[in-house]
Amino acid sequence: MRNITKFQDKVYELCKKVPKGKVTTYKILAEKLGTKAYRAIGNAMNKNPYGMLSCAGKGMVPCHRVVASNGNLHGFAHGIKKKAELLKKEGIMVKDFKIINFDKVLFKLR
DNA sequence: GCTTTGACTCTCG
DNA sequence: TCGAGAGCCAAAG
Repeated sequence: MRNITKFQDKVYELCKKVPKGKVTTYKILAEKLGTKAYRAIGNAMNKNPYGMLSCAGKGMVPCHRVVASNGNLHGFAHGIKKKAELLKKEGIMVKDFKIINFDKVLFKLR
C-alpha cells in the first residue's frame, strides 16, 4: 500500500482536511498544491490506491467531498449517484449530481 | 522516453 | 444558457 507519489499523497492530505459536511474543488486542491493539474488530481483519485472504500472508511480519503469547480459531481469511478446520496447524508443538498448550497458547503483550505 | 488518457477548468460561439 | 474546443499536468502504457 501507499505505493503512491508525493503528488498523490499531497492530494489525499488535502482531501482529508475537508471537514464533514463540506466539500472542495479540484481547482482549489491544485492551487494549494501550487499547480494547475486539475486533471492530474482527478486522475490520481481515479487510480485511488486507497480504494473506493476509503470514502466510507474512517478518516480516510473522502474523495466524494471533492467536486468540480461549479459544484457539479462530474463522474466518479464507482457511481456518482452513491456519492451524491452520501453528500446529502452529510447535510449537503445535492440535486441531479449538483450541489445546491455549493457556496455554503464549500470549504476553502485557506 | 514518448504517447495516450483523464474524477478538470476556461474561453469562445 | 448550453455546446464544443483548447490548455495544462501527472500517471500509466
